[in-house]
Amino acid sequence: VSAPQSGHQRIYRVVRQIPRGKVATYGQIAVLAGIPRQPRQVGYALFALPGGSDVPWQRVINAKGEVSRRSTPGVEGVQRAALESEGVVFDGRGRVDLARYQWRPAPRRSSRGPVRW
DNA sequence: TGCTTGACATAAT
DNA sequence: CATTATGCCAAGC
Repeated sequence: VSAPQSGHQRIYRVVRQIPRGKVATYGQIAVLAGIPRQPRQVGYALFALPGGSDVPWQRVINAKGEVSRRSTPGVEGVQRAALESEGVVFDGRGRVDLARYQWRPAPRRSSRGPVRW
């Protein structure tokens, strides 16, 4: 129904679905965006994000539950502060408990097939 | 048109 | 558990 626009935009759309107080990993975003083997592409897309976009790129972190390292240092602190502002708690090593804060995508009801639950 | 880089993930050591 | 090496695709020049 929606044409697969630029690879970036479909990633942005997924990131925009991340609720406040939750985080998602690049790999997860990649899968949700329909590109399971391109976690790098996700990060690359977010890097290409314009400043005033309404995409909460700050809620996207790596699989370690840690804020990704960027070319320009200092931004990590901003991202972390933003997440804390949303209720996300970082442990002593600057990592997030993914088991608790990893965003759980809304279950899209399969139109067919026995709904197991 | 073709080459290089890239906010990562995963497996192996 | 930490670090290293490889793989994946797309965008930019």
